[in-house]
Amino acid sequence: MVFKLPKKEGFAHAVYAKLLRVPKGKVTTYAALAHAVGTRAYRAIGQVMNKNPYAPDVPCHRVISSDGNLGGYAGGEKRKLAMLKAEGIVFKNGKVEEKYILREL
DNA sequence: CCGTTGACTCTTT
DNA sequence: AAAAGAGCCAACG
Repeated sequence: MVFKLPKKEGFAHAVYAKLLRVPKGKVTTYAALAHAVGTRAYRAIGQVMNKNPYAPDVPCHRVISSDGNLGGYAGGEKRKLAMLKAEGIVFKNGKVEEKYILREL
């Protein structure tokens, strides 16, 4: 058992669930997550991630912007970059290669 | 309930 | 190519 997600958070829960579906070594975008939960609240996704009550349990560092840019990170973008590299992600000019980005979940 | 904010994205200049 | 504007949705005060 890795991590049990409380099933009452609604929107947030949906986002976290999708994010947990992202395999290691890959990343996703806020847009993909939003689309996966059936909403266009790209920004709301970011807010939930920032508040992220499930901090280390939810790999929020695997979420980047649509342009392949890191986007943001509550602990610092440098930190996020390091974690992604540790996951096996290869960066090109400070951006994630398209092949690592899951545009759809 | 209304207004502001935000780890976004797309379109237009 | 880079910058600015508009649009979108949920959480908070």
